[in-house]
Amino acid sequence: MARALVGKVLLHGDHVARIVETEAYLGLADAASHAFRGVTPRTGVLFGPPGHAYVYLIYGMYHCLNIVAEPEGSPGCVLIRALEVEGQPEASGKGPGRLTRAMGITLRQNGADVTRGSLTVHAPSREAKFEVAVSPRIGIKHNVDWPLRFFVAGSRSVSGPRSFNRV
DNA sequence: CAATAGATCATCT
DNA sequence: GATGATCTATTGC
Repeated sequence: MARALVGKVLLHGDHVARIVETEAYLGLADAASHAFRGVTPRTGVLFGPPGHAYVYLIYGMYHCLNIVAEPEGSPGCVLIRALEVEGQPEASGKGPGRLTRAMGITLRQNGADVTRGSLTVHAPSREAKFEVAVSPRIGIKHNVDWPLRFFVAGSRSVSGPRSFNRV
């Protein structure tokens, strides 16, 4: 799922951007996942049906956007790490905290259905040609070596290290 | 480029 | 009461 979401288009209100960087979180099997410790009021949507947004506040000032990726009862999800506005690499959301700010995403979109409503994911109108690269995830303290971060190879809108292995 | 500190709050123990 | 899937600014190579 994380691999497939790279290159898709995210829509929220008037904002449109291409997803250029994602990370996978494996739920109960992944100590880095919020769902690792089981169901809580916050992680409830992770255990719900796929295709819904999981938004949370981190460090008291940034929101992070995830898409639930696995069937109901299975809490796998994909963190959206970076977006690129077409033709405006520098106006893009580079990093999970900045992209939610740029798109106007807050706790209000938590649990939103991403196949309908104001926050949606679409296939790109024009199939862009690009290669997807893989690397370990960023900013976590568990399973640091798992290659679950996916991004558009060579994109300047990607956060963090751009060195990679192709996939 | 690397290391560090500070901002700030919903959520969990 | 502690913590964190972040970002920015600043300092020191």
